[in-house]
This record gives sequence, C-alpha cells and structure tokens, in this order.
Amino acid sequence: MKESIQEQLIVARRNQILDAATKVFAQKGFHPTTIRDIAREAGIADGTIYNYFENKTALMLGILDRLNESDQRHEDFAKFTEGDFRSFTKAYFRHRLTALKADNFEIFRIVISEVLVNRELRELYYRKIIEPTFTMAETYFQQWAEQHIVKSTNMRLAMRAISGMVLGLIIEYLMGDTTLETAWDELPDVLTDMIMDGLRSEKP
Amino acid sequence: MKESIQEQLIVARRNQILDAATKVFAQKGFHPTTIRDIAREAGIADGTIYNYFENKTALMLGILDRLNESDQRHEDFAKFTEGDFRSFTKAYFRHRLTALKADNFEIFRIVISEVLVNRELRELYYRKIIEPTFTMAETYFQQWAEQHIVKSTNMRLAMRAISGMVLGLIIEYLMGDTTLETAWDELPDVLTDMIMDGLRSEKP
Amino acid sequence: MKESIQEQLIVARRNQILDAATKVFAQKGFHPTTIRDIAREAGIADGTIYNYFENKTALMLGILDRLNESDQRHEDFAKFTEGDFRSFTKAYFRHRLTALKADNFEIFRIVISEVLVNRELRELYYRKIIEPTFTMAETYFQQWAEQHIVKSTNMRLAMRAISGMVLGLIIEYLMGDTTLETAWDELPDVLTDMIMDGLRSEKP
Amino acid sequence: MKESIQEQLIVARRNQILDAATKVFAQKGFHPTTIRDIAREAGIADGTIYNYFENKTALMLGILDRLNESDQRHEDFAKFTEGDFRSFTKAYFRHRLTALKADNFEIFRIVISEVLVNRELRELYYRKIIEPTFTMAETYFQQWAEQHIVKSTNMRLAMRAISGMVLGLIIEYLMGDTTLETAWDELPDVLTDMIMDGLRSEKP
DNA sequence: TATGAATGAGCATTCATTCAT
DNA sequence: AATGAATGAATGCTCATTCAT
Repeated sequence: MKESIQEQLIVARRNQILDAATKVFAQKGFHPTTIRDIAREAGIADGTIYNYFENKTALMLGILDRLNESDQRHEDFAKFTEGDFRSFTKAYFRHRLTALKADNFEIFRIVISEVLVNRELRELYYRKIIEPTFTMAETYFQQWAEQHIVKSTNMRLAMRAISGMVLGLIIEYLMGDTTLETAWDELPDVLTDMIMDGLRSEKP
Repeated sequence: MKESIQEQLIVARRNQILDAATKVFAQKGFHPTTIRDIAREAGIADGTIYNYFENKTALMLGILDRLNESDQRHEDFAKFTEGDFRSFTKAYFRHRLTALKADNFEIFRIVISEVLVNRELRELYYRKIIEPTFTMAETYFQQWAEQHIVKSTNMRLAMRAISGMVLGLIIEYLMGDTTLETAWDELPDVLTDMIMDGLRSEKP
Repeated sequence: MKESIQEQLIVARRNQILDAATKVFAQKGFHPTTIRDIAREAGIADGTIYNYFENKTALMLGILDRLNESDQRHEDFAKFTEGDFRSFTKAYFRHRLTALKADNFEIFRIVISEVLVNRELRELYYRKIIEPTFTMAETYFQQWAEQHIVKSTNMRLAMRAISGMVLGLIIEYLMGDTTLETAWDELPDVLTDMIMDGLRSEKP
Repeated sequence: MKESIQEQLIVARRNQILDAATKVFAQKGFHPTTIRDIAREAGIADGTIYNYFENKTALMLGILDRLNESDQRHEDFAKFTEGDFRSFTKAYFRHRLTALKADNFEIFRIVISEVLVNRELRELYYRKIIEPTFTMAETYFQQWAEQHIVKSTNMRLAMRAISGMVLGLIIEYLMGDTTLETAWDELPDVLTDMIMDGLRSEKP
C-alpha cells in the first residue's frame, strides 16, 4: 500500500506542476515562460520541477498527455452513435467545438504553436491524438458507407477534411475572427448541414 | 529619380534579407534561428539587418507581407468565376492546396506557429490575409446565393468553415499525416464533391 | 561492548561509502561525480552519506586517510634496511612505483589534482603522508651519512628530490607518456643506479 | 595593413583576457572561478570572452599555450651546451626551477591540477610541452653518451626521471613543504651533484 | 539510522541589439 | 550604408545539502 501512496503523491505533484505550467503557458506562451514562473505558480522550488520532468519540453508533453486523457474521457464516440448519422455528426461538432471553448482555448493555442515546430511533440501529438481519432472514425464511416448512409467517396480524405475543418475553425477563432467568436454556437448546425447535404442549391 | 533608385536598392536589400530569413526560418524554425544565421545566409553583417528591419519579429512581418503579396498576385479570384460554381470551388481548392505545396510548406509551418503566439503578427496576419479573403469571398457567395446557386445558409460561417478546412488539412499534413501526403492531389476533387453535395447518400 | 559493535558498523558503512566514492571518483573525476553517483554505487540513499561524511570534500579526506593507512601498512621501512644501501634504495623505488600501479593510478590522479587545489586536503596530505615520510627517511639518511655510506650532501633536499622524482614519474605516466608505460618495471633498476652512482661516465 | 591591425587587436584582446584569467585562476582555482570573475578582472563583458574563446576550458588551453611559448622563448637549450656536462645540468635545473618561481607558481598549481584531470588539456600539455622537451633532450643525451660523457644507461628513462624530479619538487613545494621553500635556491647545486655523481660515498 | 523529496543558489553560455568606426 | 565587436540581460538546468518522515 505504501507504494501506492508514493505513487499517488508523485501523480499529485506532477499534476500540481502541470496545472501551474498550463496556466502560465496559456498566459505567456511557451518560450516566454521560465521554469521559475512555473515553480512560483506551483509554489515550489525550481529544482523540484526537474524531479518530475526531464526538461521544459517534457512539461508540454505532459500537458499534451493530459489533454489527450481528458479527451479520451469525454470522447465517448459510442454515445454519438445512438442516433442517426445527422445527430452523430452534429454531436461530434458540438463536442469538438465546445470541449476547448471553456478555458482550453488559450493553452490549445500554445500547444498547436509548439507542436507545429517541435518534432518530438509533433510525433506524440500525432500518434496519441490525431491518429487514434482517425482510426476510430474510419470504423464508423466504413460501416455507414456499407449501409449506404454515406456516399462511398474517399472516406479517409473526407474524415481528414472534416476534422481539419474543426481544427482550422479553432485556429481562425484564435486568430481573432470576431464573426466566429460571435456565432460559435451556431457552428454545429451549420457545419452539419453543410457536411450532410452540401452547399449547392437543389433548385437553382 | 535618384530617390527611386535609392528606394529600389532598399527594396532589393530587404528582399535579399527576407529571402535569407525565409530560407533559414524554414530550415531551423523561428526561435532557433539567430540573426547571425540570417546575416551569414544573406552574406551581410549582423548589424546591416537592423538597418532594414527593426527586430527579429519584423522579419516575420516582412515574410508575412511577401506571402500575402504573392498570394494577391496569384489569387485572381476573377479567373475562378469564369466557370460555374463547381469549377470555381475546385479551382479554389486546387489553388489553395497546391500554392503552398512547392516549397512554402515549411515556412508556412513556422509562420503559423509564430502567428498563433505573437499578437502583433496575428493581427497583421488576420488584417492583411484572412480578413480580405473573407471579405472578397463574401461578395461572391452573396451573389450566388441571390442567384440560388448556393443555399442561403449562414454564408459567413460556411466560408470560414471551408477556408478553415484548407488550413486544417495543411496543418494535418504538417503534423506528418501520411495519408494526406500520399493523396494530396486528390483533395480538390474530394473536397469539391463534399462541399457541393454533402456526404449523405441520396438513396440510402 | 555494544558500542564496539556500533563502531564497527560505522566503520563498515564508512568503508562501503569510501569504496564507492573511490571507484566513481577514479572513473569520472572529483567534480563530475555527484553525491548521487556515489550513493547509487554504494546502494544507499544520498542522505545517508551525510550521516558519515560532512560533505563531498570529506570523502576525499577519507580516501586520503585510507591511502595513507594502506601505505603505512605496506610501508615497512624496516624491512628495507635489512640489506645494504643499494638494495634499500631499489626496494624503495620498487615499492613506491608499483604500489600505485595496480588500480590506484586513476584515483591517485584525482587525489593529486584535488590536493593541489584544496588547502584543507593539501594540509592533510602533507601532514599525514609527505611529512612523516620525510621525517622517517631523514633518520635513515642521517645514520648512513654518519656511517659514510652516503655522501654528506644536503640530505633533506636530496630526500625531497628522490621522492619528488617518484611523484614526478607517476605524473608523467598519468600524462600519457608511453615510454614510461612500456618500461615502468625497469625504473627501479635505472633509478637506483642513477641515484647511487650518478650519470657521469667514470672514464670519459 | 588593415588586416594586420585587426589581427593585432584580436591578439591584444586575447592576451587581455588570458591575463585576467591567469590572475583569477591563480587566486581562486579553475572551478571556483566564474566567467564573470574573469570578465570583471579584464574590465569587459561576459559575452566578449566568448568572442575569443569557445568556453572556459579553452581559456586554460590558452594559458597553457602561453606558458609554452614563454617557455620556448627562454628555453634556449643551445645556450646550456656551451659549457660542459656539469654546467649544462646545473643550468637546466636553475632554469627549470626558477622560471616558475616568480609568479607562475600559483597558476602552475592550477594548470597541473586541471591537466591531470582533463583529457583535452592533458593531451595538449603532453604534445606541446612534455614531448618536445623529451625529444630535444634525447638528442643531447645521445650525443653525450656517444662521447662517453654520460653513462649509456637507459637514457629515455633517465631523462624522464630527471624532468620528473623537477616536476615533483615543484609539486612538493606547492604542497607547502617549508624545507623546499627555504632552500629552493640551493637545489640546482644539490641536484647537479646528485645527478652527476650519485649519492654513494666513494670512500665508505 | 535511513530515506529521498525538496531546496535554491549558482553558472556557463547564448544572442538580440547597439554603436563607434 | 555597412560592419562586426561589444554588450549584458536572461535562463535552463545541476547538484550539494537539508530535514521531515
């Protein structure tokens, strides 16, 4: 049991540090944040951080891991599937677009920025977050295609386009687009319609 | 006219420096690149750079400006409109997705990463690149909606979704997605079909 | 007697630590070695070391002490005196030059380096190792001088020259001199001849 | 010409830095000295040092080089050879033992300490200082041996023993031996006699 | 007595920027 | 205008040492 307590302490301390890092990174960005900033925010000594993380980059890895975990927790694709294709799609967009809304937007900005530019983070991000999502989604789409619910277009590209759309919208939001800021909550409906039936008017 | 020559020299020197900066940033990233790296690549002294650019960030601003200019040059929306809505859409995707393909991908990675995180760059990027695109596109869409060529959904969001999709796909590519790398050239067709008619099977 | 057992335990633990320190210092040097390195090598916790040694320097002091003790143990000058002056001299060189040869060379390198530079160590080294040697040797030389076995030159300087010669040869060896490495075992004879009769040819 | 001035400035600045480094190293030792200490002593900024030396170790290399150069300048073996073997030997000892005496003793302590422990320095020291000395000396000894001036013992070992003796005496001095401190100036005579004719009494 | 997590002072090195020439 | 030597603030990281458990 003692070992379990040890481990719990370690997990708790790691989270304490990651909480602090997330907060400060979100405020100041990755590069402008110093280890000292994080230590102060966490109320511990600089050196202590290095008992739990190898270096500054490892803090980003840790944050990514937690984003991923919380994602996995919420991301119960199964629950989407209860309804039809349309409800599924809408639920997906709602989930994706609102999950970050809360307070994750700013840290997401930092994460994306750093992930783009750091190979190690990039590979982790792709392997742990992007790839699993695609793999899971492929199963569903495959099945729907077989049931003639969706067109049998190039599914793998379509999936990537849809998830890319969400990512791109988030980035446009982060760029300061006020239209998106105002109408963010309408997105699930608009996107769902667009993805389901296209933009072309049926009776031109 | 001497002033004109002076100005030409200045422009030439600025471009020389921006060429060097673009090349080195694309190779090493923004933060890891030193002013000395750029000066060496340009074959000039460190200090000379500061005669043409206020600081390191101004180099990114300059690069952004040039990306924008070259964009404007190629981006002759008019030429898209010659055909119908479908050809327009496909042409748009082809233009957007292949423009960067050549050798701009790596610098685009750096630009996006830095833009996300630097308010000054972000505002410039939004004002000079994103916003004008939206404004211009809005005109066209408005017109098509009136002609009942496209559905009169929330156009402003739809536009953002489409351009976001392109941005997101580029980022997914930059993250190392091999599927996209392989099938990049199929995207214009797939995306066009999806955007025009949606994914839902007409006869389920 | 319980105290005696206590003391034995303490001595045992101190030796365990000094063994580890000697090994790691010999491998990595004094400064590059961390307390953690030594603790790991000894199979104990970092903090435990501080129950037995005041600080890192005290470990060097401890190593010096043990070198000295083992020296004293082997260094039975009496046994040299059984023979004549020549055999004594040769035995001295052999003892001095081979004592370290085994595996002490590397730790000797570290010890000398640190002793040169650390006053506390230096004084201990001088007081416990160098000075006693000189004092003892002086007795013998004095006696041989009186017996007209050796010339009555400045004995105290001559003694220092001879022991300095040994020290200097060891350092030259440690510097990487391959000649010495190859012919190390010939040294006792060569040195003895030189010290006894000089280099000058008798019949030029 | 301008280039020559440039080079002179560089050499001057290097020497300014090495002077400062020598002084501070001699006072505080290598490890306890910070780059800032040296910069302050030299009256320049920390960063300037790195325009002239790659790192802290390079400063020691530079000091070694200068010691070597000044050695080469003074060390005119030829001048020794004018007299007979005895005068040569005595001159050698005098040169070796007094060259350092002035103010080089303390820096020599630091240099030896660091050289013992740093492979890069060690190899440089051996290659540039020790080896050339041995090579040069060998020539002379060879010649004297052929002229039956010196015994044809193992010259290479004898040479190493003699130079080792000098080195060892310096170290014993640096260890704080008061006898040596007092009688240092007598050493050339005592050592010469000992090396020429040995210690054994001729008429026991 | 043993532990090892926590501490935080300390330091080499980098690099954007300046400015005398 | 061009140079590039000089600057010095800034920071990630180490590690000897402490001390609560």
